[in-house]
Amino acid sequence: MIQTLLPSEVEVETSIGDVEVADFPEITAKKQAHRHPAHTVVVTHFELARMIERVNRRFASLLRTEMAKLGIDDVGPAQAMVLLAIGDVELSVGELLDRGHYVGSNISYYLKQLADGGYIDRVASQRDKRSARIRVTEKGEQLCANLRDAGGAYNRILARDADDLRNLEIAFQTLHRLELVWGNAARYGI
Amino acid sequence: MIQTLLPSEVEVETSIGDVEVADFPEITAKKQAHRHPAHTVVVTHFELARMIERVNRRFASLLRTEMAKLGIDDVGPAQAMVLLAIGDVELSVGELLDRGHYVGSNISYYLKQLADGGYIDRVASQRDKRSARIRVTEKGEQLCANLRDAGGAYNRILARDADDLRNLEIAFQTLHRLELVWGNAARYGI
DNA sequence: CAAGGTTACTTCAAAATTTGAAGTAAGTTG
DNA sequence: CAACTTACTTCAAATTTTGAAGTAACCTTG
Repeated sequence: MIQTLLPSEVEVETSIGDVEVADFPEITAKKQAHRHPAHTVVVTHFELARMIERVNRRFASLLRTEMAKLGIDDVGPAQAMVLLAIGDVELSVGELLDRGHYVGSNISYYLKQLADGGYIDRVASQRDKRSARIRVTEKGEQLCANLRDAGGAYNRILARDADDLRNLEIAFQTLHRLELVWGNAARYGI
Repeated sequence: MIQTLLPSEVEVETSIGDVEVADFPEITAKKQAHRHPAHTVVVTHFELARMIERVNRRFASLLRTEMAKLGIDDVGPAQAMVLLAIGDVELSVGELLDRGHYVGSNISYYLKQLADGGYIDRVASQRDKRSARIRVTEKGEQLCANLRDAGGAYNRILARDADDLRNLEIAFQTLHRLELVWGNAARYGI
């Protein structure tokens, strides 16, 4: 729609514009996946990137709202994402960097705020005293649990049947591929 | 992997971790889509969100690099995304807001910088003098074209065969669904 | 047609996030 | 042990995002 025609593009079915969330038949895309859709528009690299940016924005504001509901105001949504990334295992800052492709100084900054808020504990590793071991505290686990509870409703809406599950799975894997392609390109040059 | 077991989650095949970009058989997922994968882990709402966040970060840094290569330093990657969102049609600020789910003041800020850099023109609409009509200038179109050229390489890597195309299509549509679900939840409350 | 409301945007200041350069301290290696 | 690397932290600056408060044009309704 936006881009002009170029080689190596991705075709995507149109008319998924103003559909209600309650029902979304086009997305389910039962048998259509194996033939070319009738009306196709072109989605490039950038269309995907823009979509991802938009969805990310949406999610961030959703998370902000959830956290406001929970009365959390000492850390922001970005810090909550880091907390969720840590999960229930003890790990080092380096491992955390890999998990989110954060920049080091960025994580340091977030961890400081999470530690100040009492959401995580930092313990210097016995083995390697440079390496800080990070663990979610009781309070942090409580926040995660509350957020997961709130998220359950979305999981139920998003994953209603086997088709939904398959599509979410494919979306997840495809995003992972994008992550690798874009990441490698950044490191080694296309 | 991170979250504890909860109802209404999404199953996703594991072991797509350290695969080369050059070949990515798991992603192609030819016939597996219709049966349950052998090894499954759980992906929640938040796993997806974290993936999206990571991929978005990756893309932003890629775009930053591309722009540095092109010698663009008067606008940042966020402004470039807005430029790409405008595309080759003339539209109003309001329409642009819809395209990217931006916040009004945010777009205003970006448009100001894009206008200062000579990438867009703003003309007050004849019909409604409140409404500013936005159009990409020659210079702006040049930047878009350069970015699209650079993006062509990624399109070729990402969309190699019919399976890739189908998966990218499904990913795009699924992201769109996420966008709607999360967006509606934000507006009307789950 | 004028008062009051709405729409379409802009401006501004403050906050949040992200970057990048420089630092520190602990390991590692020759 | 000196030099290098690793693992992280700190700090200042840039960028991005928010939210409140404008402004001007449009649209009612009396």
